[in-house]
Amino acid sequence: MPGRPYNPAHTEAARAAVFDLLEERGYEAISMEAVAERTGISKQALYRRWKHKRALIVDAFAEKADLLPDLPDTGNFERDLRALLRATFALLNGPCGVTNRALVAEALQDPEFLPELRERHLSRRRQQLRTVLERASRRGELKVPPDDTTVDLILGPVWYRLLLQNAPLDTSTADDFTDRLSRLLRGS
Amino acid sequence: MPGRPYNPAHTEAARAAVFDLLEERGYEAISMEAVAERTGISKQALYRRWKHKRALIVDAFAEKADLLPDLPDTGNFERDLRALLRATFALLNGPCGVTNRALVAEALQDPEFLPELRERHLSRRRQQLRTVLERASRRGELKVPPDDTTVDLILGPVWYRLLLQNAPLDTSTADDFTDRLSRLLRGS
Amino acid sequence: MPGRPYNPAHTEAARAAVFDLLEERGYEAISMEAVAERTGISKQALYRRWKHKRALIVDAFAEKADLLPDLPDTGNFERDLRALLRATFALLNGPCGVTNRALVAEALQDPEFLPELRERHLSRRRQQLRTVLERASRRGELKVPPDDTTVDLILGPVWYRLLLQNAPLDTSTADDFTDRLSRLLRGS
Amino acid sequence: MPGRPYNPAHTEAARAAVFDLLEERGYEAISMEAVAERTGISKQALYRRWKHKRALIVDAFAEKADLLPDLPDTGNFERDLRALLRATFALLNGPCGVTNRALVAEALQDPEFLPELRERHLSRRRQQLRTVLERASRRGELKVPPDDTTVDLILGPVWYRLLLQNAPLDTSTADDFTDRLSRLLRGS
DNA sequence: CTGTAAGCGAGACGGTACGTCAAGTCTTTAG
DNA sequence: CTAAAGACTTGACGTACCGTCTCGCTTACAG
Repeated sequence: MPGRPYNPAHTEAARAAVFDLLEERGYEAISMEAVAERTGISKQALYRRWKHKRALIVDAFAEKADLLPDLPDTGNFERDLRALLRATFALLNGPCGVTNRALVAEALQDPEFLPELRERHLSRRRQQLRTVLERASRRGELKVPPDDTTVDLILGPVWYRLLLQNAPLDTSTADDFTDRLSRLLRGS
Repeated sequence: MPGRPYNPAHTEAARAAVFDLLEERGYEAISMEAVAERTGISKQALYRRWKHKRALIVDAFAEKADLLPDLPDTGNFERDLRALLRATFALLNGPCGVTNRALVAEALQDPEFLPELRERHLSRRRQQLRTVLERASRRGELKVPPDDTTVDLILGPVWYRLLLQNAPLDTSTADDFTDRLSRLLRGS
Repeated sequence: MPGRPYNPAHTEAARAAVFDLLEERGYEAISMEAVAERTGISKQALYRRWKHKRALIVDAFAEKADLLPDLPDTGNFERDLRALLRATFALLNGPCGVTNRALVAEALQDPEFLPELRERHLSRRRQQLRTVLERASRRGELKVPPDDTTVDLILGPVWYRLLLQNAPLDTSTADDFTDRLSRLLRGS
Repeated sequence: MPGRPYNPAHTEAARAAVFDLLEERGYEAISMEAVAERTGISKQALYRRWKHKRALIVDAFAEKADLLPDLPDTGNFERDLRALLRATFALLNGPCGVTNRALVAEALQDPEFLPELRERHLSRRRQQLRTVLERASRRGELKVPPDDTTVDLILGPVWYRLLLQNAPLDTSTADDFTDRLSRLLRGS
C-alpha cells in the first residue's frame, strides 16, 4: 500500500540550498539545520530522504558536478584534446570547480563515500576522455592503445591543479598541457 | 620575565595522538577533546600551543608527511626518475600516504591553510623532483628545460591516484609512469 | 451517508496494546507510534477514534481499573471493612494497581480529565465504601453518620500508599488500617 | 584538582525558570530548551548539572516544595496538629500545591524518580509530622507510640485531596480532620 | 631564595550542530 | 466512506565538539 509520496519540490530545494550555502558562506556553513531553515523543510523530512548530512551533500553535488563539456569529434586527436581540456578548465573555474573540491573533501573524510564518488562521478570524466582517446586510436593517431594509465597521466595534472591550486586552470595551461601530452601519445 | 616553559613531552604527545586517532578511527575522530583525553593534556594546554584544531593537525602531520625519499644521482634521468617514483610510491603506501590525504582534506576545507600547505610541504616534493629534472637538463637529457608544468605532469598523476585511489601505487605503476614520462621528456 | 463502520477489533486491539506497553516497558513507553506499530493499525485510524493520546490511554485503562472487590455483608462493620481493605489491597497489587497509578498520572497532567476520572471511576470506589459505612451506621455501629470526610480518611491512606509507595499494600497493612480506623469510627 | 566551579547563580536561575514556566504556561511547557533560552544558560551547562530534564524539575521543585509550615510547640497535641494541618492546607492551596502535584505526576511516570522524590521531599513532610507526634507521645497524650502507619493515616487523606481534588483543602477541613484524627490517636 | 610570569589539570561556559523521537496532521492509493 | 502507508511540521530530546574562561596549583628563571 502506497502512502504519501515525497514532495519532489523538497528534494530539489534541499539540493539547491546545499549548493547555495557552499557558494555564499563556504563549505563549513553547510548544515542540516541551515538547509532546513532556509528551505522551510523540517529536519525530519530531510533525514527521511538522506541518512546523513554527507548523504545530502553528496547527492546535491553529484548532479552539478557531473556537468561535462560537449565533445564534438574534430577528426584530429590534438584538436579533440585541446577542446576537451579548454572546456574542462573553463568549467572548473566556475561553481563546478568549487563543487568538485567539496566532493573530494568529503570523500577524504568519509572512506565509505570514496567508492561512490568514483563510480557516480569520477568515472564519467574518465570515460569521456577515454572516448576521445579511443577515437584517436582507431584513427591510428596513437602510438599505443589507450589504457587507464593514459587517462591518469592526462587527468592527474588537472585534478592536481584543481585541488591544490598551485597554478591556475586557464586556457594557456590547457594548450600547454595539450601540446606536451599529445606529443607524448602521438606516434613519432 | 620568563615563566614556566612548555613541557616538550606534551607537544610531542599531542602530535602523536593526532596521528594515532587518524589511524585507529579515521579522520573524523580527530578532535581536540579526544587528543586531550588520550594524552592527559588539558585542552587549555593544547590551545596554548596551537591556535586551532587545524593548526594542531597540520603541525602533527607536517613532520610525518615531509618524509622524502633519498635521491642518489645515478647519472641517468630515467634511472633517477624510476628511483624517485618507486620510493615515493612506497612511502605513500604507508602512514605517510594517510597523512598526506588528511592534509589535503584539511586544506580543502580551510582555504587559509592551503597556501601554508603548499609552501611548507608540497613545494618540497616539487623541489625534489625539480632537482632531478635540472640535473638531467644539465646533462642534455631533456628536450626542453623543465618548468612548473613539467612537474605538474609528473606529480599530478601521483596525487590523483593517492587521493582518489582509482588504482594502486605499486612498483609496476611506478615503472609504467617512468617509461611513459621519460619518453615524453627525453630528447629524441 | 453512513460509510464503513469502525472495525471493532481495532478498537479493542489498541486498548490492549496500551495496556501491554504499560506493563512491558512502563508508562513512558506508551505512544501512539508504538500502539500503531504493534497493532498494525495506522495512526490515522487511531486518531479517528481517539482525539488524543490521552483519550486513548484513559479509555484503555478505564475498564481495567474499574474492577471492584465483592462486598458480602458480614453483619459487622469491622469484618466488612477488613474484607474490603484486604480485597482492595490484593487487587491493587496486580495490574489494577498499575492502571490506577497510570490514570492518576494522566489526570495530573490533563486537568480536563480529572473530573472525568472522578466521576467515572473514583466515585465508584467511594460509593462502595460508603455502602459499607452506611450499613454499619444503620446497625448503630458508628459514632456519627458517615460523610465524605469519613471516606477520605479511609481511602486517603490507601491511595497515598498506592501512588507514593512508601510502604507495601499487604494483608497485614490492611488489618492494621482496619484495626485503627474501626476504632476511630466505632462508638467506643 | 578542582577545576572551575559551577556558577551558583546559574543553578539558582535554572531552578527559578522551571518554576516560572510552570506558573506561566503549565507543566508541559517546562523544557530544557525553554529553561536554557529564558536564562541564557547553555543546554550543556544545564545537562552538566542535571542528568535529565526530570532531574532539574525535581531539584527545582524540591526546594520550593520543601516549604514547610512553622511548628511552634503549643504543648498540646490537638493544637499542634490543628496548626500543622491548617498551615499545610494553606500552603497547598498556593503554588506549592501545583508543584507537589507536578512532582507526583513526574514520579508516576518515571519509576526511577519515585524513590528520589520520597527521600528528598516526602520524607521531610513525614518527619515534620512525626516530630509533632513524638512530642505528644512523650507528653503521654497518645494511646500508642506513633509509627509509620500513624503518619500514613494522617497524611494520606491530605495527599488524596491534593491529588484527586475531590474536595477543597480549606480551614474547616483542616479542623474537621484534626478533630477526628486526634480522637483516634488520643488516649481514651 | 624569592617573587612573579607562565604553564598546567580540571572542568564550567556559550555556541552550534548533530541525529532521534513523538505528537498530531495531511495526502495518496486501495477497497 | 474507511483504511494502510507514510510524508509532513513542530518542537524537544540528549550528545558532541568547538574555542574560551576560571580555579587553584606548580614550576623555574630573574632579581
